[in-house]
Amino acid sequence: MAKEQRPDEPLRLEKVLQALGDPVRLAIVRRLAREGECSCAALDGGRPKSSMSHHFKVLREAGLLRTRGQGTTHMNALCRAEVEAAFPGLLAAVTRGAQDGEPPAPP
Amino acid sequence: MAKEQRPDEPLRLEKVLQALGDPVRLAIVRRLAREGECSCAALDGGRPKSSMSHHFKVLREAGLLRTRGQGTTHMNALCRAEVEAAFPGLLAAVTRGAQDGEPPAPP
DNA sequence: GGCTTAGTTCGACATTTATCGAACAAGTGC
DNA sequence: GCACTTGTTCGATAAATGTCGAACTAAGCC
Repeated sequence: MAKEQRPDEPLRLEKVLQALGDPVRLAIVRRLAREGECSCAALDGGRPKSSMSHHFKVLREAGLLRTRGQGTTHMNALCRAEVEAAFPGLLAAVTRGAQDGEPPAPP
Repeated sequence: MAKEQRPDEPLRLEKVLQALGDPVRLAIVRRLAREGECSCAALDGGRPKSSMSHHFKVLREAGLLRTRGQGTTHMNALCRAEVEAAFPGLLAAVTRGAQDGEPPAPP
């Protein structure tokens, strides 16, 4: 799989957009944009942990998200400053009107 | 395959981002943002026509692009107004600093 | 009509991606 | 140590996606 996004290497727009182009991940990003920091468990919409972990990994590799261990739980937050510096206005355009809290549950 | 984007139905952000999350398509969009209208042939980076046609289709289905028959050639243009109305600032954020004219040629 | 050009559609193939259960690792508290 | 909680990693499977050649369509021109 793709390598983890290092804090010093530049964000790739193509990676960022591809990461955002999934309904589950888009919901995660929009939720984080509203609420700031969330645990992983708070963001799964009833989905199995392994699926969520995969999506978090993609978001981390794209440089959109940072995960910080806090005891047994892991707190996730958007890399707002980094993304804004690399692609000004992108986060705002993507998270505008993010009212939906939960990712849509598929059949 | 997904249905063609009708002019009256709303753009889906997820579709738009997924369409943009491909290097070839992103290059097309950035090029069109700079140059306005282009024929399909002017946008292929030496790639076969069938591949390009596929990417144009994805962009059309996402509602990003409109193709207009002009004699034997087809002219493509961004749906600037529609995209801007649906997701203000998105096109600007994605096409900022679009100096590269050609999509990157893979090995 | 026949020829050429510009794209599309179809079909096949390879790669990528999403999903999920099971096993594992790290931290907390008893 | 043991149990418990929270995520990650691994492996398998199914679905989506990108690539490309061949056949096809539409428009213009001789």
